[in-house]
Amino acid sequence: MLETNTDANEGAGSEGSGSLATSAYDLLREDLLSGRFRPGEKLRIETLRAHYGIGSSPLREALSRLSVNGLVTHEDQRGFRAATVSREDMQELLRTRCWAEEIALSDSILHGGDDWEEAVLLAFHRLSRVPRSTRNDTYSPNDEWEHRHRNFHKSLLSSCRSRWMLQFCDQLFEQTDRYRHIAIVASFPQRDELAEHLAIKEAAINRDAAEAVRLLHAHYKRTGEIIADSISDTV
Amino acid sequence: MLETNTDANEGAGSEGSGSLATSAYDLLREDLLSGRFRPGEKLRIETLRAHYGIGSSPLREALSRLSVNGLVTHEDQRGFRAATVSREDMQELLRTRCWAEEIALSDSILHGGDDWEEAVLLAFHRLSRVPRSTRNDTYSPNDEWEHRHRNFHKSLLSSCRSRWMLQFCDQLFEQTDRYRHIAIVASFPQRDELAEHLAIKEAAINRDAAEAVRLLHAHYKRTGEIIADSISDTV
DNA sequence: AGCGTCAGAAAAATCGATTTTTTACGTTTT
DNA sequence: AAAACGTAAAAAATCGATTTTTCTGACGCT
Repeated sequence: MLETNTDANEGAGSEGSGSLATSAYDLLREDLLSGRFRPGEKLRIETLRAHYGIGSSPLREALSRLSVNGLVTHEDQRGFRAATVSREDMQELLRTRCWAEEIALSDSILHGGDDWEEAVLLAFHRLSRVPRSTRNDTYSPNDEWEHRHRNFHKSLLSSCRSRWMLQFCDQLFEQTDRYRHIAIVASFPQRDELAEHLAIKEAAINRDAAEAVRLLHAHYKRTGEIIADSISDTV
Repeated sequence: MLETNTDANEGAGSEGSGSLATSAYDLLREDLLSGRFRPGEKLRIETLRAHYGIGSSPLREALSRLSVNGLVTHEDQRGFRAATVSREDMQELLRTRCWAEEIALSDSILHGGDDWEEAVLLAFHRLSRVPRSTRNDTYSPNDEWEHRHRNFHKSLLSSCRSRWMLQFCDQLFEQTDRYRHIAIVASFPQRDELAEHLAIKEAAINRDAAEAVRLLHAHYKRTGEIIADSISDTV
């Protein structure tokens, strides 16, 4: 069969993955994270099949993986849905993130070498070079910023000696990202996020774990509040 | 089609789940946890299909889920394998578990009510009523003990206010369980595990978080050492 | 001997049709 | 009118065949 990706898709990333199941996973993940599905929305196989031009088997595999991640829910014989959102859930997520990243960041600061310092520095620099929004008047998400933002946070934790913990933090980051994209569209952020990131970077590189954790918690709590506020309005 | 589960399977649990994919998931999980697949062993779809009498689609869905869990690895176009083991990995697992359960247990002790206390008490009682091994001379795993053991540990954490963290702890428990079953077959445990569990229970119910965490860490470290020792021998 | 190539076999991945289960809705019964 | 039932349509789940990719080992070349 010809590789006809029927219609308009593939925004930024090069999704030329090894298997259709993985492509489907990437595409769905992207669409879920950026809030293109309504929370709780039914994900009908037939609809998705038509939309992505991918057969039902790879689609179901992708959805199965996503349901373990928590971006999708699944009930036997009742199909898949986009994960729901709630203020409660957001609070729980925030709490968990503070716990998990406190550990990961402390351990990373304690065990990171010069290469780690340099990676953090670099990731911060790159983040500082792109604007949060592609416009000045309205908020219009900048994919490149999103990507570098994630990388910056990852770099901070990257020397933590537990792949399990890193994976967990990544999962929580992803969830928060989803909330951000769903909720924040309306409220154009007035924060000086760059300054916050800068302060965290400095503390990390100075090996001041306590301060770095304090700043990170504050950073997350601020994000959490903004999101929590806009949830009742938007959703 | 008739519900012909072709051949010998279904050890203890009633695997009459909603979908074949879920049944496959349960069966595979069980077999992976109890070490019936060699670490790193190739999981060929055709072989599994013949063995479980379940078609390839639900099997692949199950394997996809398991690969996110970490019980199975997957590489595009190269199929699935049982997760590998290594002493390093075990150390990392142990470290992560201590971190995660310290948080979860502290929070659970802080926020658990009377019902939680009672649940812990009950879970401990039930655990104490079944032997670790079904024999006295050789070590022969007792499914009922395994089940109650897991439940006891779950009950300790159950009042933690983060489903994410609870799920994470459960995942780590599962991984450790896998190691235990793979590695421990040879070394018949001489430990007084019941006493350790008793001490943990007491500290938890007395709301002494610091002591409970200390005991839990010691408990895990002891397990970890035993497993780490037998890994080079067995695997 | 070592290295690359290539055909055939084996395995993974995917598709499209079929089966099973749920849902929606209209009818009958109490 | 509310509950219970039955039926048709819709969706989920599964199967088995087909396609695509990888693996294996023999062969020829340097």
